[in-house]
Amino acid sequence: MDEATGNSNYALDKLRTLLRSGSLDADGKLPTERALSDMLDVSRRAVRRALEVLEAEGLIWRRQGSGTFAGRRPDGWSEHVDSIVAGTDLMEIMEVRLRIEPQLAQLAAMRAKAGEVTRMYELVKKIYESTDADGRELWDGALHRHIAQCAGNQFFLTIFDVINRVRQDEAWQAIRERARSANGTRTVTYGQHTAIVDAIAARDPGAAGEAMRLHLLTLQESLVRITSLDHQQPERNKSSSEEPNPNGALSAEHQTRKQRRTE
Amino acid sequence: MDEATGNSNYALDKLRTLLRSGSLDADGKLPTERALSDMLDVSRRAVRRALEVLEAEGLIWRRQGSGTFAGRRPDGWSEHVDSIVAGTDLMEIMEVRLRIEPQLAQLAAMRAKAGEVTRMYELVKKIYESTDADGRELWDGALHRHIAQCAGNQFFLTIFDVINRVRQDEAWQAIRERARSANGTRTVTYGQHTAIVDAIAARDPGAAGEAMRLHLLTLQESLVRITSLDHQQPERNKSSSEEPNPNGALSAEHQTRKQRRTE
DNA sequence: GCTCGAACCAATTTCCTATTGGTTCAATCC
DNA sequence: GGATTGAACCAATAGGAAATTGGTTCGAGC
Repeated sequence: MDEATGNSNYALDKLRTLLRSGSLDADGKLPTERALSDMLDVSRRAVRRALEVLEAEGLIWRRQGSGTFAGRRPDGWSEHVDSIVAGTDLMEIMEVRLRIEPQLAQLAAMRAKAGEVTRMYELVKKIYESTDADGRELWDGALHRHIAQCAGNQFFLTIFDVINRVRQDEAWQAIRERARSANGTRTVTYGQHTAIVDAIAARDPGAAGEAMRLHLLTLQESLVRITSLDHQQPERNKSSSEEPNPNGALSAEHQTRKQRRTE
Repeated sequence: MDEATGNSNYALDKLRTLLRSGSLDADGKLPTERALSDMLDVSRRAVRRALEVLEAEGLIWRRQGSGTFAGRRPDGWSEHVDSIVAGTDLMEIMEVRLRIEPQLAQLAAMRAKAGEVTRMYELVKKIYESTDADGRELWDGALHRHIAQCAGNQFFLTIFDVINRVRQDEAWQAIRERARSANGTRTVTYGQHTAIVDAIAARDPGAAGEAMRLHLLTLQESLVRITSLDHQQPERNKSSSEEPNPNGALSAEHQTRKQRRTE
């Protein structure tokens, strides 16, 4: 048995180091199976078994006729997300979240199963226990999506995912970075998350929606504070990085859209 | 001047009749410019001018290297809409509309300009004056989208358009057909539309949202009646038009999804 | 029983060529 | 003189043959 899969394991090790080394083209394409078989001096069958493992782990994805690529298989939305992002600003996204996520929380309060509520509490705990801002944002995103999932409407979940994709677009990376580091009081966020899940657990749609709305309002406020020029930072994070647009607040009329990614 | 554009006008006429006749391939591809120039015995420049007019009118669209096509230029969403439709059912879509369009109506009540409100009343009139069910649905769609547009949030409008695309998918064609023919009392719909626009004109977000919600609830109810086997006559709906279900959803738990278009 | 190599299959890319809309420009025609 | 015309040329696309690449099958051999 050990003998049998020996070559595959050898190839697997080699491939793992190859993936970690990052010595790949920008598109993440790695050599062909035949080339790998030649390079590592193992049979193609062994290479394929190793690649199957890596694919199952989600480290690579393959397309017949094209090749094998590192990372996650891209889905069709990516392209459209770009065009959407180009025409929107952060405050528009926050406004949409403020009006949709409370609805999802309401539905979740009506339909979430016991096990799903348990999972929510676990996620809240994960957020609170995270030491780094990056991890907090990760678990926070997981909680919000889980609530959307518990709304029990596949189509609504798809809509949520579209919003989520736009929200997480790299164009906002910089602002989100600052928001994470400047997000002062963890306890406030923790309390709000708990309030949301408590309301869902209590099967109180109105309270769940309102709690979600409050949570997002707080988030929006902190975003406004960050993007405004004359803000007194809660804990003097970095030297004041320049933000050209102080108009972060949501206003009745809309400012001209920034042209982004216009190739 | 008349002499100058004479040939173009001649070509324009010929092309219009060609488009109306429907004697085109299934893909709606027109002959090449050179071929048209030959067929109609006018210069290619004249053909191009005529085509420019038709393109500006939205009757055709052109792509260099490919050809000239009748109808509207397709965008990238179509493909994704199919995959979304495959995983949803009508009631899911109605639930989403019930929770999003009221929000858009609220925003529109806060931000719609005077001219936009005027346009809304015009659209309501168009709906009421339409003699055929097909025209009514067309103008109804225009009104709903216009309200979404008046919400003044580009991103929210994009979300609405996604929902709209899925809603209008041909998969629901049959049901919508029956809904149109069975939609008995026009006056009820007319009153509801007027109520929505009145609330927007009065800058009353709460009332606008509630009016929109009521309107969609009525629509949902008629859909339920149509899709249920043992339905009664449409005339009787006046008596029961009062808030058929205080809860926006149909039921707390979800019916199993139908598998559609799973090739 | 398993692996290995080879051949074959199917999906995709690549390269080339023909087609087609877009543009320019001198000749031509009132 | 001004606009049109026809021709040539440019740029983007479609179509197709050939090469590439992941997916599969099968017999030889240890």
